[in-house]
Amino acid sequence: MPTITLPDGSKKSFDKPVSGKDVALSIGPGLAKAALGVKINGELKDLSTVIDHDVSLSIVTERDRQKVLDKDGLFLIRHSAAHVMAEAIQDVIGKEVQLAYGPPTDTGFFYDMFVPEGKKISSDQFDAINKRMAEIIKENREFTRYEIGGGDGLQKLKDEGNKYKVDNAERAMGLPSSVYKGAKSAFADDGSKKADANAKLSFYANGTPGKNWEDLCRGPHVPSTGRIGAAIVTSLASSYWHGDENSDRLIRVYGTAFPTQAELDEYLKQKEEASKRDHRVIGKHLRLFHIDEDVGQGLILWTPRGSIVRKELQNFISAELKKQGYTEVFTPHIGRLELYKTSGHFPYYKDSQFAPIVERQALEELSKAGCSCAEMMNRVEGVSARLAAGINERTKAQTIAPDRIMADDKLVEGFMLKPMNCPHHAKIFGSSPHSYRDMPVRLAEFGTVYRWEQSGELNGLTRVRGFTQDDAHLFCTEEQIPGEIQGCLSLVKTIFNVLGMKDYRVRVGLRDPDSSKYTGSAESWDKAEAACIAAAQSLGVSFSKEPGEAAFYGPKIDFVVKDVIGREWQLGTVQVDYQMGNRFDLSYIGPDNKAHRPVVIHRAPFGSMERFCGVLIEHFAGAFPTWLSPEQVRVLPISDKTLDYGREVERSLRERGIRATLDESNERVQAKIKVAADEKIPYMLIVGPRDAENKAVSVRVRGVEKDLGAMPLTKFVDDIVSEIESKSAVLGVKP
RNA sequence: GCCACCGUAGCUCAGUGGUAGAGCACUCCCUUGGUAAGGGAGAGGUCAUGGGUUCAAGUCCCAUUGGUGGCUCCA
Repeated sequence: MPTITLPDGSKKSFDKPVSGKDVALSIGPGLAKAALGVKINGELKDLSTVIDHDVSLSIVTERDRQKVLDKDGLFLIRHSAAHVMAEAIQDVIGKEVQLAYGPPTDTGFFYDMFVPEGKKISSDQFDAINKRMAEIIKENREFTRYEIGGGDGLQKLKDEGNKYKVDNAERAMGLPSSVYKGAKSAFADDGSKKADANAKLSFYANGTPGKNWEDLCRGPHVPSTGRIGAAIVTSLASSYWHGDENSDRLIRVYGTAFPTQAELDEYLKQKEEASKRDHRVIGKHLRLFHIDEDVGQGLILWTPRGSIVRKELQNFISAELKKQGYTEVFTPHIGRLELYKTSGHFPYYKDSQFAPIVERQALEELSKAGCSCAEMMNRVEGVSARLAAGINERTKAQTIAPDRIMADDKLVEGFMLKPMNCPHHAKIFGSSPHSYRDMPVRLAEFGTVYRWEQSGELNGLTRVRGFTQDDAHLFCTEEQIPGEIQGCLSLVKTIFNVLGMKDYRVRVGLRDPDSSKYTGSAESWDKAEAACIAAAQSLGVSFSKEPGEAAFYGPKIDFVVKDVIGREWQLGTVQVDYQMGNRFDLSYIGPDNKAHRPVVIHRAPFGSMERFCGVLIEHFAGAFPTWLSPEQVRVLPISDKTLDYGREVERSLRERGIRATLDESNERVQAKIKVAADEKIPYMLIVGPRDAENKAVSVRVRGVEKDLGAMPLTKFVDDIVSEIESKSAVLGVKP
């Protein structure tokens, strides 16, 4: 006889097994009506689940008491909507479409499916699919669960001929897949599952089994299709079965669902808002940057306007760094391959670097010597003499004639575009002796680095192949680590605050205790990790510890910032490095008059100027605060008759360092206002004969429908100068 | 890198095998107008690039290149 413990601690006893629905009813009819499912001992289940023993239970509804959408409720709705979408697609496209895998996601759900030759899913069919989904939801059919055990379930799926479902079932039963031979698995093999060829498989019908559409599914689902509320298909993408590119190509159909149409509409509106903020669109519209295919993918050309934003931001960060005792350095964009062999970047990370730059003469000599491409590759990379000699590692067969084997010292020398600034900075540190009294040495550089990102990953300013890091390396003693990490975090705090990015969090990447891939002593690690955690705590924002996320050379802190519409962006990191001192044989003289290894902290808290500017463009939707605006003031004469006064105003502003321009176009002031508003200029100064007479300006502030009235030009100038100096994030002129 | 879709004027986009289009921007003319687009005229194109099919290609096919959305990756 089950006794059920509810979330508030109260208990209810029943004299016979009860369903979740019964429990909800026993609490209240309203709750029973709102119930979508239950959570039994923390596990999400169907509302119809029968309970015959003592459990703790909570009823899952669409919303919590504060009317906020409930995470579990949404999960049930979206998981169920995936089934409805799958049925709709099979109705619209055809039963030949084979379903593979359809889970809910953070923003909706998707269903991966195999579309056979001759059939096609395209966005043209979205209307038809949405219509069919709406019908199924309206029919309010019950989600009916049934189970088949003893291997019959698996046989049923085999008979139906959908290998993806057979694979899912075999995995659910803990059996090795008889159909999937790939190396990688998208499904977690938790290892705890015992293989059981007779295990029960569960199926869900969108209605009556045997009569309506059904699918192998672990569940759980909402009680009936009507409880989904509103669901649509949103987009198409492709994916691979088990994420394995050697495996079948599947079509991933994305959709989303909400309890009500109003919430779905709101979601769509938000998405539209987000796409309006797209930095690539705004960047083009406001002429901030340009990417040119002749220059190359992922390489940013900063136009004059965008350069101002970037430069202002850089000046701001730079000024804060000086306050913290950083010293600025400049280093070249390339370095010898030897350097990167020392640092370990080459050839270990060669897949994400631009190919080496080899002298023309050296190439010619190799070419004349009849060196094959493969040999050149080996020599450039300085691989072992054995490999250079062309011995196939597996077969031990000689692939290059012995007389063409070159000794290691003849390997080709070359240069590389720097993928990181640290090797250069390490060399600067190493170029002069250091006493513990000089430590820490903080070398900062807005250093441009180049990485070979995969072409499919490139995206506007946020994922590029050449970018400028707000980089610095802090060479310090072990004792100095906590203080230096604190300093990095306080810098981040200052800058985020000024930009109005109050909502951010940090992730502390710790080592995985089981692994031996890390360098440095356990004792050092403990200290450094403690320092990272303490620093994160003192920051006063939410942080998470992520074991196993550390770099092999030390723990790290990542910054994730939320913009005004709630999207998260990963920016920069702070990483403790015990390895670099060894690689570059760096040292300082301690109080004991002996040489010690410095620890290095890599820090690029904003990641790159490119990405950070991209995030800021979206954060501000192009409407930058005055201090960052490419154009701070536009002067709009009413007509040509006040052009001269307009010029005078423009000059007065420029003399005080304000970025001002004059609209000399032969247009009515209405048109000039429209254009300036489109370009998100913070201030418009409308000047006509009345203003000219009084040496005044009529001020119009971005985002405000009416002007603030006329004020003396000198007052406006003083006000805006102080606004710019204080970097105030809020626009407005004091009355 | 892989898959799907896409590339037409500076920008946003129409154009389903038969003479290359619109709006905005640009140039010139008229207009001198006090708060979110006054009026007119003009100029602007190797329809991403290269092949192919066809009497005929912006349109169909192939390759290349770039973009978008995903997948995979991100020291």
